[in-house]
Amino acid sequence: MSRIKMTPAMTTLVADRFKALAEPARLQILTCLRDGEMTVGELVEETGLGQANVSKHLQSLFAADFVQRRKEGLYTYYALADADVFRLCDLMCGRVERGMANRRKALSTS
Amino acid sequence: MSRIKMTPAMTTLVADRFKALAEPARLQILTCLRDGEMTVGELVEETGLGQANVSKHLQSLFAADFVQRRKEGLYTYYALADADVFRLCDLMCGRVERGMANRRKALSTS
DNA sequence: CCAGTACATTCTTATGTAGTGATGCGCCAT
DNA sequence: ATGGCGCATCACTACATAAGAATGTACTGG
Repeated sequence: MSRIKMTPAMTTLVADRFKALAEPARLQILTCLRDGEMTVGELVEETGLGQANVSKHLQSLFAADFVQRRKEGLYTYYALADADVFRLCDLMCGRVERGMANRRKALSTS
Repeated sequence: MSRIKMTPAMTTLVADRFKALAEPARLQILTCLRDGEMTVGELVEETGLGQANVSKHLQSLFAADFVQRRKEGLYTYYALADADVFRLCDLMCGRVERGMANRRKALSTS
């Protein structure tokens, strides 16, 4: 946003990336992948989501370049593509926590 | 994501914040606000979006704490709440540009 | 070749939401 | 007060998509 022109085409591309992170289920999956690569089945078990559901979410995350995959026999191993997910989620988590702290403060002084 | 526990409640809160950025129209509005505070009417003119539409998007951005507002007579001035929007969008823009560069490279060597 | 397994895809339903026009509400000047 | 203006909200339509069930596809072992 600082040095990059936000052309109309760019806004939709960026919005699509944000959309990939705008779902609790996908954030849950990414959180699991924090500890290393996992198969789809392991993610299904870990998250409690349905298999088809997890698979579709992984396609979204893959299309948005947030995860990479590696096929090995019957299994497909998914892993985080890079460290940007950490940065993005940390920024958002920080905002949420600060927001909650502010609300608590506002309530206590009212 | 590194030091913060991603509880189920947290994932939905974070997802809601990302959702606020997951729309081209809202990114367009935020890009306008980069240069300083603006009234709703100015944003309508600058973005070419409908007035009701801009107003609703501003409510979303305000609910997600990305913008602050200041009423002055008939006008409502909106401004970016903090610099996080820059960081978040820059990260995403960087990813998009790197992705496009990689795709170009992949095509040229194929 | 065949059965079984892991994953992807399709179809359907339900829900959310972007966009638009109409209306409501608060503020200002006359 | 009253008319006009800026903005917010409501009602509505169109479209996207999350979730689950069923099916398809690819690989493996017997």
